Parts: sequence; C-alpha cells; structure tokens
Amino acid sequence: MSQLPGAERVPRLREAGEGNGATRARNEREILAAAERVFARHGYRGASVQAIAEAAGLPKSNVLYYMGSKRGLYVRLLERMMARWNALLDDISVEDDPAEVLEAFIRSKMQLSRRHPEGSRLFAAEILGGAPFLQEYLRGELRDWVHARARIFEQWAERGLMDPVDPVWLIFLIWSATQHYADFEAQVLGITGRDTLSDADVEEITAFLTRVILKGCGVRSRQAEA
Amino acid sequence: MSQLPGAERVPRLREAGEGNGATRARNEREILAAAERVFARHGYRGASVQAIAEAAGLPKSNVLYYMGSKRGLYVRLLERMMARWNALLDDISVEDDPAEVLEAFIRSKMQLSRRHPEGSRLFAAEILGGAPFLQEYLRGELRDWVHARARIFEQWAERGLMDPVDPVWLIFLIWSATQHYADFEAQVLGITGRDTLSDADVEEITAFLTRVILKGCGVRSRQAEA
DNA sequence: CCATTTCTTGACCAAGTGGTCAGGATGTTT
DNA sequence: AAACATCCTGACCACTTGGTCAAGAAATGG
Repeated sequence: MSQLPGAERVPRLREAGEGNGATRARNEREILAAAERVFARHGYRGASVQAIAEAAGLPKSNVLYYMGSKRGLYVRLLERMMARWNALLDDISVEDDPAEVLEAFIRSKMQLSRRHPEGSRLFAAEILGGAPFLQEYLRGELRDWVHARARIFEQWAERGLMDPVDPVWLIFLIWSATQHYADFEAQVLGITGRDTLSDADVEEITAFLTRVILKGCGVRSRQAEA
Repeated sequence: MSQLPGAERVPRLREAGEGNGATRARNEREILAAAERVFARHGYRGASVQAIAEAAGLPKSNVLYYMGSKRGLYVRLLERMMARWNALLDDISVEDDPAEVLEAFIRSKMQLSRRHPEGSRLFAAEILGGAPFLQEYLRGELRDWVHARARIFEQWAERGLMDPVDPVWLIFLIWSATQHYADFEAQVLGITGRDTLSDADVEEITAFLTRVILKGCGVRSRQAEA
C-alpha cells in the first residue's frame, strides 16, 4: 500500500566519457560541498542528512553509503578545514621581517576566509557550540601553533621591531578581524548594502586591516636590527 | 498500554512565601535563560523544545504554554538581544573626543559580550546561518546606526583628529575583535589553557584592543581642534 | 463557600530523524 | 557469457520533532 507512484526507475544520466571511477570522486566532492554548506548554515544538530542529500542531488541512502554516518561526514569536513588552516604561515623565523610576515598572515587568513567561506562558517559553528569535536585539537596542535608564533612576536618586540604587545591577543585580533568577513557575511552585506564582496572590496579590507594593525603594534618595517 | 510507570503526581514544590504572580515571572526568566543557552549552542534548527524544557526544569508543554511556539521564543530572545545592542553608544557627537568615544565603544562592546555571552552567541549563530530572522533589522535599523556613527568618524578624520580610515571597516574591526571573546570562547580558553576568563583578563584584553586600534587609526587624544 | 479564570502536564499526533538492509543495477575480469 | 565485486536506492525501523488538547490543580474573586 505504501508504494509511491512514479517510482519507476529513472536511470541516472552520466556525463559523456567518464566511464572510469570518476563518478565516485565527483559524487564525493558533491556531497562534501553540499554538507559543508548545510552544516555551516545549521550546525551539526540542525543539519539533516536528508537536506545534505537533496543539496547534493542524491538519495539519502547514497550519502550514507559514501560517508558512513552523519558524524563521520562532519568529522571529515572538520579535518579538511583544519588541514587548510595548518598550511597557513607554516614557517616563519625571528630573522624574517615583521611587517612582511604580519601582512602575509593577515592576507592569507583573509583569503582562506574568502576561498572557503562555508568551511570557515562550519568551523565557527563548531566553536560556537563549545567545540565538542575539536577540544583536543584546540588544546593541542593549535595551541602549539599559536605559542610558537607568539614566541617569535615576542622576540621581535625584544629587538625593538614592534611594540611589546601580548602576542596571543594579537593573533586573536587578526583571526577575529579576518574571520568576520566569512562568518558574519550576512551582516556585512546587509549593512554595506551589497550582495557580494568583490575582489576589490576584499583587497581594500585587507589593506585597511594591515595598515591599522601594523601601525597599532608599532611595527617597524624593513629595518636591520641594531 | 503506553503508560509510563512512576507517573503519579509529584506536586511541584514552591519556594516559601511567593504566593503571588512571581511564579510566572520566575518561570519565564528561567525559560528564556535556558533557551538562550540551547539556541546559542545548537542554532535554531538544532535546538529542541524538549532540551530547553529540560534545561529550565519544566515539562515541554509548559514551555509552549508560556512561549507559544519555538519560533516565538526564538524571536523574543533575538529582540531582547537587539535591545541590549541598541543601548550601546547611543549618543555621540562630532564634538566628543575620539579617543574617549572609541575607548568607550570598545569597552562597552566588550562588556556586552562578557555580560551576555549566550545572547552574543545566539546572535552569532543567527548571522552565521544567513540571518533568516534578522535580514530586515540588518538592512534597516542597524545599517542606519552604523552609518550615523561612520559619518562622525569621517568628520573626525576631516578635522585631523584621526587617520582617514574607512569608518565602516573600523566598526567591523571593533565588533569582530570584541565579539570574538564571547563567540570563540571555547577556542580562546583552549589555546590559553584557562577554564574561564577573569575580570583581569578582560581588562587586559580591553586595554590591548584600545591601545592597538587607537594607535592604528592615529587617534589624537584630548586635543582642541585648530 | 462556590464560580471563574489561570496554570500545569501527560497523552497523543503527523512529520521528520539517523541508520540499516535486501535486492537489483552496473562494472570488471576471466 | 559467466562470475564476481562494487554501487545504488526504496522500504523500513525505532526514536525524536514541534505542537495540540483535555482534564485536572491552584489561585482568585465574590
């Protein structure tokens, strides 16, 4: 009795000339992208596998076939985002120029937010909810990452290349200011009355942030040490 | 058949000496507080009336009796938060001292995030999800609020009291930097290795932000105009 | 005292949840 | 063509969802 009408088989049309295992890759990509959107928008609890499946244009069972479970899918997305994160500003040294490094930091963080706004928001939603899946990462890897860079900022300050500001607060300042344009995009667009941020806008914001933050920290640019 | 055992009436104990209508007030307060926590943590979709009821220590039906619907409850919380928002930096003029005003702005925004972290996160979750309930507010009221203040910053710049930075980006910078400590609390605590931020921490952060941002914008303090 | 209004809450409902599974479709190898 | 592995998906399951409702409990007013 519970047979839906019109449920006869409609064979999935396949883009011409991809008989190989490319289907799997394409479907996975599609699912990950769709899931990133849905999780970012509604959080872990608020997202439904059904919604993700619809966004990816696949049946729910298929999504679960590829990804195993909702939780597994979510974790995989977080890991992908963390990998992008870790690639940021990976090698700096006391010998580098503070102005260059800080500008590169601001710029690359800004571009991460711009290139992966959904991933950025996914991460934000996870933290907002108390970081149930990322506790370990925050207290481990990321903490080390921060303190390694903080140490370098301190050494720069000691050498008189910038003001002796607290380097951890400085990192948070840069994170928050750049993250803002992904996470609060709806607010930024609403207030500025645009419907997207252009490349030129992003460039302008980057320049603004670089200028204010570098000046605010008294960074002396391109000078040899005494 | 579906009768749970142990479901006999357990009369709700009532705090001594509050026979009046104080019960209603107290229950409402309890529900709003619980709902703010749950919505902040899980977003609108991810929050369940059941979870809110449990957090408030009331049966689900009672929550719905007081609040009408999940949506109504959510909207009421948003409105409460917007009211707190609007009270911020309500009257400033070109005649005021930029340094004082900007510091007051940073300080009061910081304290809003500190005093109402759940409300802050609730707001963040709403924006993160594309601001489905706040579109109008963002494009109306809040936009006007921002542009009114932006105009004043511009006039200060014209009078040489600060650098000619884009005032809207400046407001976003202050918002994001302060908001960060509520919204990303889990991250801040994880990285700094604390389990709460003390008043002293907040004071230190406020001082840091004030110093960097004011210096970064070249704000000249307490000077009469030419 | 009774009458009326306001509160309170378990039972219930249709719809949606994450996840399983059987069985057919498709692809690959021989 | 036969054999085997992989892929795909509708039907189904137990459970949760937001919301309604009726029946009773308390408070209030005369």
